[in-house]
Amino acid sequence: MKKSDETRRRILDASAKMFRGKGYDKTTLKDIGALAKIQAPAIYYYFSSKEQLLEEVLNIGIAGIHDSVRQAVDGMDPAASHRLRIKAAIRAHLATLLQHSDYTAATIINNNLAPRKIRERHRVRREQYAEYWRGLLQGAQSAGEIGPGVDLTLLRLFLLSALFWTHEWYRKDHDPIEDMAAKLCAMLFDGIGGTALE
Amino acid sequence: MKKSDETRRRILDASAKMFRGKGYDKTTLKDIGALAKIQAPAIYYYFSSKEQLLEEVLNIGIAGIHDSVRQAVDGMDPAASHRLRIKAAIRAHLATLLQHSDYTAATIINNNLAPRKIRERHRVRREQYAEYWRGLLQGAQSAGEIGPGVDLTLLRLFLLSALFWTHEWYRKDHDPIEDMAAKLCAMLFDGIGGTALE
DNA sequence: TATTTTTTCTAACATTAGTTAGATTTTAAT
DNA sequence: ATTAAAATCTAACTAATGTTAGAAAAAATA
Repeated sequence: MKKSDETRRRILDASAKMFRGKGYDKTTLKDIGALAKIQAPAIYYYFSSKEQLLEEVLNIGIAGIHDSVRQAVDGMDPAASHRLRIKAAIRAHLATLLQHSDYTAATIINNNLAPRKIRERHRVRREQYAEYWRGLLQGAQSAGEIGPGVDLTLLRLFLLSALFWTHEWYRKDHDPIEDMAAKLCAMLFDGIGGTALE
Repeated sequence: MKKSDETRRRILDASAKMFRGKGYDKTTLKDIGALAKIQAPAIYYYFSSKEQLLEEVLNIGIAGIHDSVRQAVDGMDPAASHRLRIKAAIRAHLATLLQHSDYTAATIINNNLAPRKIRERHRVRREQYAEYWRGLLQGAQSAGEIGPGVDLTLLRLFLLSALFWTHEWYRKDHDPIEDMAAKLCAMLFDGIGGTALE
């Protein structure tokens, strides 16, 4: 009697993929139906509207990346340096966004353009994710691994911007995620400045 | 006989503002008309389609930020360090994006979702802007102000990502542009690392 | 002022997409 | 196998939007 919660999942997957590819507005329920091998009106057996579909995709997307980052950090040697923790977080963020999750990518693309109500509710979850990063950075600064003069808020905003925007330019033929994370982390902590005076 | 090229401009301004606020798809010609104090069908006296409107807005947007950045850098003391040049470029980029141009902001929001043909043509101009930054960074590295081991491509991608994405989170009550540019530049060149071992 | 050109408007069309209604098929239970 | 419930389909509705046609108004010219 539950066999077809799987259909529900297929519809969500199709929605995520379409929302990611064409955006919410350009995606039609017919598109989603086609991808999910179902007729458009059948979607209403599982969801009450197109908007609800968007909301669920957005929520799954942000939850996915949040979980994945948290899990990566939690799984580390408790003695690991904060720098290593942050690197692990960067890696997990990029891996989820670029390799594993249409949901997360859809979240980024459509957040701006989602109906106001949905965006309001979604913002909470985004802030929870941001808050998690705030904790990471705060910890590193308290431990002296990030300079005391660094504006953590600005750092976090810029860092997350850089991470989120990768989906715009990343192609499979770029560096492996692992290398990108390492390089970004190095640039960030050590700076790009050469030997010249400043 | 040309008095109403001003109307054309008004329509473009309205389009940029709407595209920025609601995105291309959700924006209706009626919306644009209302903002431009004109009836929707009158738009067709100046533009042949909604898509053409988008294309012009996108092009003006990217041209605007490109010009503004180039001008800021060109206007500097020729003896200025590369680091200062880059800081000036960052400042100009942020100022245009966050303060002066609905066009540029519209460009960022809608680039993803624009019809394929428009996006193709628009990509060229985006790449020209990216190319300009490549030159800036290259110059700095050649002069030794950016370390020889730094991956300039990755640096540029991350940096521009951080800069473009600001429009997502920047609010008027944040730091002044000038301060943001200075802090970002400092973090970038000097790194955020504290005194702890690495 | 008369006339022509430019600009803008009203009315209407055609298409499309989200959604609903109700019939039909498939699946599960007795 | 029969029946009840769950799942999916076809047909149709409604509202909205980009666009066109053609009339009216405004501006420019003679």
